[in-house]
Amino acid sequence: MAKEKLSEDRLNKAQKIRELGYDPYGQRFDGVIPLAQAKALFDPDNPEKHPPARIAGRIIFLRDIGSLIFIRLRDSSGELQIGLSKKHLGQQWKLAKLFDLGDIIGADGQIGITKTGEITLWATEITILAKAINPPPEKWHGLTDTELRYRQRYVDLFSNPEVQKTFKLRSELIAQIRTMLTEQGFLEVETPMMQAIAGGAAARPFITHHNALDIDLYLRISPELYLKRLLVGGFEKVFEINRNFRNEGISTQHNPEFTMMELYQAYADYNDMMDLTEQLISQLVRKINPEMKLPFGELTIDYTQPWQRKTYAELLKEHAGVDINDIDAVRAKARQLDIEEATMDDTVVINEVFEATVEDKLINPTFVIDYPAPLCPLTKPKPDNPDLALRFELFIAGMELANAYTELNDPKIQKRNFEIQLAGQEETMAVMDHDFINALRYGMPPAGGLGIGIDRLIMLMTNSTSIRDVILFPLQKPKEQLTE
RNA sequence: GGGGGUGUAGCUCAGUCGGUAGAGCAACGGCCUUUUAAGCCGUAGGUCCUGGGUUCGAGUCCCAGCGCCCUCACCA
Repeated sequence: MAKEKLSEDRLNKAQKIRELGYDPYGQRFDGVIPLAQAKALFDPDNPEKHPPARIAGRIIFLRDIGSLIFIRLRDSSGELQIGLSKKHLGQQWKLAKLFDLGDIIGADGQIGITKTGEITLWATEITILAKAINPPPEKWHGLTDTELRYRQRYVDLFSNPEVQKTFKLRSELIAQIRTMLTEQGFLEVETPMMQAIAGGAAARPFITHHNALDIDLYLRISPELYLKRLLVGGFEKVFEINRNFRNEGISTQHNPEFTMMELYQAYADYNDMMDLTEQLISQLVRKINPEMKLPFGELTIDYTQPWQRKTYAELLKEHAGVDINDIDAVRAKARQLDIEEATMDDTVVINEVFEATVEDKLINPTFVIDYPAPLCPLTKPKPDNPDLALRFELFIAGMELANAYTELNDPKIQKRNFEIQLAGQEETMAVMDHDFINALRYGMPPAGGLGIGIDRLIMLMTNSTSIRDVILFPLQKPKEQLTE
């Protein structure tokens, strides 16, 4: 049936509801209890007891068998059936006959059971709270078209309960992270999302414009340089959970805006960050499955502690079969992998080979430690070997999940690293952040810093293989506006 | 940006060799006091993603474009 006709029928019903003296878009409906809670009021040992309840929810099933109507309601807690009978509803029977799938209604009644054994609220009074003009998706399959699911997430959420479940878990896990960090003495802070200089990472930023000041600003690619300013300021333990924006490709692991948790701890180093990371994520996993194993697509990830800690060079040897110090061998391997190595610096070639051969092999949680220093301009070099940086990345299911270092706090080296970076990468951080250097000149305590990609973490915790399934409204290219 | 897939009724999907566009759910009408993805009987519902082309004839074949998904590239 044509879409317009379906809506027209529902609009007509809304009008009939008005004629009966009801507002199809109702008012405050006080004292509602969640459907799961209402359902639990039924006592199987005492089926003759009929506790009263007031409930509300969206109609997901409706069967009209003459002078009896069965309706299944859904809310965020679950589902419950309502039984409506002509005999008991009296005047309101006419209203009941105007209900459609998708409408949001409220009901008062007693919890009982049907002859077939389903717990049911036998309604004595009903009300319409919102008339749905658009018909909902099919009740059995739900909404499966991925494009529609993302563009109209509101429909996806109410028609596919498992989607709600994923986002509830996301919220709970982030709350747990906040609690754990706060309990350990970390202070949650908020630093600028709009920055005059986009620093702290190498990524292309989004540019926006402030009219009154007539200046371009960047959406931040990282909060790092501001959080470190707070270490200078004397906060010893800070963290921020917020959005970063990167103007780059979109994939199952990349959304242009994504949520990052960054924390900094004075007087600590990257070893402390490793312990903290392992502890944080393990606690989340334990709550989901005490066996410490979680499925992820075709994989099963084993989070049993302790997690592997392997050096960058060790892994390169293991998976690429080359010695990091034998640059000829590395370059030969690169050519074998079709990497255009000729114009690249040694370290870049090494990293290309590393990314091509190692990363997707790291399925169970693995800390990769001691990165080549040139890849890490914000990291303190190893005291006994300045070619290596005190940095780790955590890989799970082949995904880069966390990145951490012993923070560089020598302003002179920091400035030099920025200069090298600026010379090599015009495209990224185009301006020296003199104020950050100035902050370091006042003295920043030695510190460990950690970043965890929250969306990717949620992917692992909820067995979602696309980042779009853990972001409520992932970026979609605009289409022509929907009209009535 | 490259490669692969996909787009048909509100939703989920069929559609053979190029020959009148189909089903289920939802809707509408009728019967029914216990339905559990679909009660029974009946009715109605289409920009086959868009624009060209080939053909007597295109949902189907060809070309171009668009959206989405996967993948590669890019990505501290």
